[in-house]
Amino acid sequence: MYPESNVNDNVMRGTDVRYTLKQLAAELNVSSMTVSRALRGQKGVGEETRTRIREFARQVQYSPNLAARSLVSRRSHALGIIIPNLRHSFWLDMVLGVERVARSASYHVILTHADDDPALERGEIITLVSRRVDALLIASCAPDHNADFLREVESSGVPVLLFDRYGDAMSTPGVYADDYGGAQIAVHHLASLGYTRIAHLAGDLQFSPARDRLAGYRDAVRDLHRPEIVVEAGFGEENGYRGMHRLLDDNGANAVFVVHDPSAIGALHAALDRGLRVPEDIAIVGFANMECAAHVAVPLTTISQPRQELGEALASLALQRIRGEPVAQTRLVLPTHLVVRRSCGAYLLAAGTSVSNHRSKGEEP
Amino acid sequence: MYPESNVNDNVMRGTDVRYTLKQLAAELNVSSMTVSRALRGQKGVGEETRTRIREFARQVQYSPNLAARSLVSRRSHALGIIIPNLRHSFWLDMVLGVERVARSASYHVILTHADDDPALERGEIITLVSRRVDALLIASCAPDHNADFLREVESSGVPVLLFDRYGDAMSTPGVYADDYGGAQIAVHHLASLGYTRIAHLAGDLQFSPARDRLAGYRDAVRDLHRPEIVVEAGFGEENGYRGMHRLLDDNGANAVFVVHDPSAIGALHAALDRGLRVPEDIAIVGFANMECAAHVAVPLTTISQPRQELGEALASLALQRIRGEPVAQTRLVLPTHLVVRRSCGAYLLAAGTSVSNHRSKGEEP
DNA sequence: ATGAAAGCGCTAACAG
DNA sequence: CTGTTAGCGCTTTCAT
Repeated sequence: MYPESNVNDNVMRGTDVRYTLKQLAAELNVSSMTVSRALRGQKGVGEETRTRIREFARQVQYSPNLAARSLVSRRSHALGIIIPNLRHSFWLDMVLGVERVARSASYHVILTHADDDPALERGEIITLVSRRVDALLIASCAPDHNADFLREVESSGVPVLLFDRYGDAMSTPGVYADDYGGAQIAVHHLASLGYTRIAHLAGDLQFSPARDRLAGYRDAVRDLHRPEIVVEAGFGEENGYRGMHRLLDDNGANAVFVVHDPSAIGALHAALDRGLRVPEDIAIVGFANMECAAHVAVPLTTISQPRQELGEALASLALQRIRGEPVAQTRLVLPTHLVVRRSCGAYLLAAGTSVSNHRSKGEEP
Repeated sequence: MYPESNVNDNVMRGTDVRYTLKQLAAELNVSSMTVSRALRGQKGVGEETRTRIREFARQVQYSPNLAARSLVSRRSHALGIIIPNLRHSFWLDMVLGVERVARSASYHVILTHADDDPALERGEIITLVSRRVDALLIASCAPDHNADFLREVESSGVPVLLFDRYGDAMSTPGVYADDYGGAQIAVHHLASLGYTRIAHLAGDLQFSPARDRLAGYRDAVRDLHRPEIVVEAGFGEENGYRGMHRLLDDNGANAVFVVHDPSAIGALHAALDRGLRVPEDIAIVGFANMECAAHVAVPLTTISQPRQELGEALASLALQRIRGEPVAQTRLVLPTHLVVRRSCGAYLLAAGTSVSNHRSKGEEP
């Protein structure tokens, strides 16, 4: 044995292309702890050593193995979020909000969706739990179906946050738009425009937003001493189309508050197909302020939810719970507001208002 | 020391709520290897033992720690995908295709997006590499900006797959829609309808699809001996609106092939705002078959890409490369097709065709 | 069919 | 300021 022989021979890089902390340490003649500390910006490393280490790490493109890191630190520094599907920008805008807050706390967001399938959703929950996300944010596509399961997740130590919709038996903390209040705004707006027979095309009542919007509608028309005219149409363009036909068959409604923009678009087409003019013969107000609502044959007046803010509030709540901070209110409800376009007839009253634009002033940029 | 003392005392469950393999094994009086094998469906475990283990694991809600697993197995069993943004359903439909194939191979998909910001994109690449995804699928929001970086990723051992758009210097394998062919289809369709002066509103030429669509347009009008009329408009509704105005200021075009549906919608509004009738005065064909294209004032004829199939092909390619299988062609190009609605004027020729529907027959369900 | 040993890459906790 | 030790939860490899 030669006195000069390098004791680090055994940590020389093998065939693998990627450096490990240990290998970095060996080549830099420091311990892996020093490298670890230097790279994570922890104190306890000399300025000179730190720059030396960082420089070298950059050169060799060191990339820490997050699996190893979270295995030992018992934190994944990741928020898992499950949305019902990828079809509505509402969810994706919320995700943007979540990401913004997460990023500012150096958290990652793992985005998954259930493709509107409760079984797939369960699978995604399981996956995220296996990935050991530090919190699970979910708008369930079947709020009651996986409720027990979510409770078990919560009681296994992962904070679970609901959003947009809540289950019956669920008292989990969560963040929601003010569906009830939004419905009231819609009805009062129509009433203020002079409509007397204001109907409601309701959504699938298994979802809390549909229930809350219905409740808001009911309370509003009661307060206004107007008749209550409700047709359970369901979500989606087709259901809205059919529901509107049923409504127009039976009742003398001259205005409709529809539970959701896609249904409202279906309703609009049903009215137009019957030769009715919108809003002259029947006014329509939707809910959600979806992008297409502005582009439709008669641009849709609708209720807008603060999507990004919802996401931000959701992430903040999650972060609080992760940190073990006490959360003030467990159910956060954010206000909704009216976006006036043409389908409600407001422009008919606004004398001198140009109606040549395909967009109203009420719309956000 | 009592002879009966349990040597497994030290593996009793602590304050942590979650079982580990070792704890399961202790309570079942088997080794953790047997549990591991039983749970993963590996052979080498008695039928009886296996059911016993599985049953117990289910009862206590055992959830394997994927971080630990991938740390030792050196496979994350995850595909990382980066899309430019969450704003266009095109990307999300592709993701659906990717997920379908991934799922059938028990792979997870980690979905991230760059929010159209090259710097954020770089961050996402780094994160996914740190997560040790088994392959990285990316449609870069700045194909040239991060090209070098991606090459380094590739050479560090992670298969990188491009899609939708390719960089200049990049010869990375990838999957693309036939932009060139789609443009030709659009032009030939307009020509077959009798339009003689067919213009093109081009997109931002830093993106390969914009370049390829322009090339397809050029070759088509040349072959047809028609004049080449090109305005570089750019992507997005605003750019389409402005570009169309510029086009209409100068040239006597009676038909326009627009690089992308949003631009086409802007163009449509520009034409309408000038008091032109679409398609009677000027015909429009878009590209992408976006949802709103069907809902717009004059439903848009457009070129449709096979989104899910693109995603499926992409994932298959990725899986092949992960398995080390030789990939036949490194650049896969999938065909596009025409969706006829009203903006091209085809319905004007089709005698007897009802035009009362807001949707054409050409549209998918 | 089952188990023991070793270690993946990293960091917490404690030395010095 | 730096290093040593131990071990996160799992699977690979080799024994039995």
